Amino acid sequence: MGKRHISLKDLAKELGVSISTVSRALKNHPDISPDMTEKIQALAEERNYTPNPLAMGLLRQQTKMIGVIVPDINTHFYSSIISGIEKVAEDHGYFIVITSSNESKKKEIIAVQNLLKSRVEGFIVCLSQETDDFAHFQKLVNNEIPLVFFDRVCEELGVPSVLANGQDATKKITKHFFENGCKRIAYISGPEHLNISQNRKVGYLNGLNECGLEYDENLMVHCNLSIEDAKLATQELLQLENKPDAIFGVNDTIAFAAMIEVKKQGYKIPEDISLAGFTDEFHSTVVDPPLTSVSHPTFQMGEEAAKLFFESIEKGKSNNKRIMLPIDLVVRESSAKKKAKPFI
Amino acid sequence: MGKRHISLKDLAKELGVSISTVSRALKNHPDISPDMTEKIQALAEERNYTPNPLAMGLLRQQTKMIGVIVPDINTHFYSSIISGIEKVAEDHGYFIVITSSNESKKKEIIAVQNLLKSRVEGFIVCLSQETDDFAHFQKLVNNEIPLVFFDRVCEELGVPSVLANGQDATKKITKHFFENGCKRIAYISGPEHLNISQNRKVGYLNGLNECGLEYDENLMVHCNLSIEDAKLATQELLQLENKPDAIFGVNDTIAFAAMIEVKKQGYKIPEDISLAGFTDEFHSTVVDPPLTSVSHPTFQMGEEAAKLFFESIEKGKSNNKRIMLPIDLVVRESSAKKKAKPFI
DNA sequence: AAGCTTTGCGAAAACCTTTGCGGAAAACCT
DNA sequence: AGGTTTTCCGCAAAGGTTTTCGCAAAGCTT
Repeated sequence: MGKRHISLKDLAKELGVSISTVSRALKNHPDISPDMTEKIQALAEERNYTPNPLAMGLLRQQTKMIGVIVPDINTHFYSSIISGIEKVAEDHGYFIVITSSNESKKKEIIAVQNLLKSRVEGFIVCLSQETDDFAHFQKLVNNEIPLVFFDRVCEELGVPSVLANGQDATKKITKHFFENGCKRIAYISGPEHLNISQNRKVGYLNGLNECGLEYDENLMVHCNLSIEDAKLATQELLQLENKPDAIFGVNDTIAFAAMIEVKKQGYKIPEDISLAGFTDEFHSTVVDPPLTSVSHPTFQMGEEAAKLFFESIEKGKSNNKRIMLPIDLVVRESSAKKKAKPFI
Repeated sequence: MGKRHISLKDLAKELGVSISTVSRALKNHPDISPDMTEKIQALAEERNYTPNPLAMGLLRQQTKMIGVIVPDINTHFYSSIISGIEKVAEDHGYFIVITSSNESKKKEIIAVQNLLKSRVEGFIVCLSQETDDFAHFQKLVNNEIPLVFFDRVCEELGVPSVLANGQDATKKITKHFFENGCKRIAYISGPEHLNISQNRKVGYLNGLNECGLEYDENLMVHCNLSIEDAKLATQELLQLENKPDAIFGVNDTIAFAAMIEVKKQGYKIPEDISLAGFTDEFHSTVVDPPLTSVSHPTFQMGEEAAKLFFESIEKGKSNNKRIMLPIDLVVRESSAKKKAKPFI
């Protein structure tokens, strides 16, 4: 078992020519005679030569690697986005190195360091829910290392980013609930400092406003994005004196957790409480009742993020383009029309 | 904006010493005086020096990359396994490069080629459902390139592999159904040539046998692993003259598809038809009714696969160790006890 | 035929690191 | 003092590729 891959040198030795000749012949360089070129290419083909990417990388000072940091890798939301990134990256001959922050700021910082050590050429990141300062990303910006955010972004950094129009989505959900007879619409939100929480809150408030409903602070609860915490948040809502007649959750984990909890406490969906969430197609239809939800264009988000990445890697100077993707509200049974209730 | 990373040469120039001195000082080589060592290390620290992995790779002829090929990246099953692989890989200082075959044999072959071009040091693979010959993997074996299979394996190749005990699981499910009053137990299987289909079929037959039930070939249907095909397979079962009173599906997609279809046709679960599948924890509990299922130790499968990989990369000579992980049957409402029916 | 351009190829540097070897100076020995 | 060992560091090669430069031979011109 000798060496696994052959090099230009091997080919050169076998043909009794120099390495540079072989290199040029393989690129159809005009300096090399047609005869020689053909001979060399034939042998390269036969020996199954492929250039050594490490040597190329060393020469060009590029690793063709993109560091991708996500809060969690095991959910459809992120894995689908990763697929989108991966597709575009592959088209550009790049790899992605995926690291999960597990929603931990500390791990996120370490991830950045490690990926930097590995000489990734840049980053595509979705912030962890804990991340409330951005020194580790500021450093990247200062060193002009390409950085793109998606979904959860940091506006101040002036970095290109792609997000879904959560504000519009929450407004739509709120109005949809109202149009189906709900008056007390509750919202389970994520950590307050996250941009997605803030945007969606705005949409929620706008929606209430347009429906002529008053904002009741009891109806908006925050939770971290774990299933346990989401259940607690739901319980909190269900223990209110003046209970909600509709609940929507800021992501799929929360939506499902709320559904479990609501059913567990014996409320009927949607008769007693309407439900909606931000989820993916498949699982929305498989739960009972099928869940009204806004579906993120996840794959497309990944694609756009990767495209932004390559823009900023090519143009050198980073822009701070923001791409806002529309979100669709898909109405299913969990938010069907309520019968009018007698006014109290 | 100069260069982003500094090299030994930069440090050497700044201190007026040779590159080799710097290199050795950073490794506390005894040839270098304590004074010099300290001076160099201090500067390296200050300048934030980290060795260039490409140069190291070139020198050692290793890329520290593992090619991972999965049929699909967007399901919990695979993403969880990938997490497991990733963890072990990271502990060894390796990256994983993930490629999805999308259940296509053609794409799988291309993936192998591309990863090979990228000089991955070896492969961790779950076969696509279409893969019925193994020339592209045989080539790897011939060249002694480390290869590990998980879940869907090819026995003939004599390659280390890790799988879940699907045979035991299907037997348990079958017996569980029987003990809960089911007599006509149907099984929606995957493509026949896959090892997991074969193993699970054996378990199914053994289970029937131990329960004293006859095997009715109408009750075992095959489908490819898409949701559409799974629905068709379910319809097929439901159109039988002598209908099944229990169905289990070979993976989570099929199980959920069956559930949708059964409910759509108006059958009650579990009163009319009991249901079970191979699924993950979370989604089993969120559907209605909660689905009895066998849960794969996915994360652990990934870990074990990666461990096998490193064994075969270190030992040089590849073993053909097979690791069989136990699977747990978790009983939920979808297979609750049936009332005894009058004997026909 | 002498001087010119063109053609076709090789040498060497560059990218960065490790490491065996050699070599100069210092320290030791008798 | 002369010889030997030790201490400390530099040279150079290796790993694979691209690319600038240079050089020889062949073709051309007049």
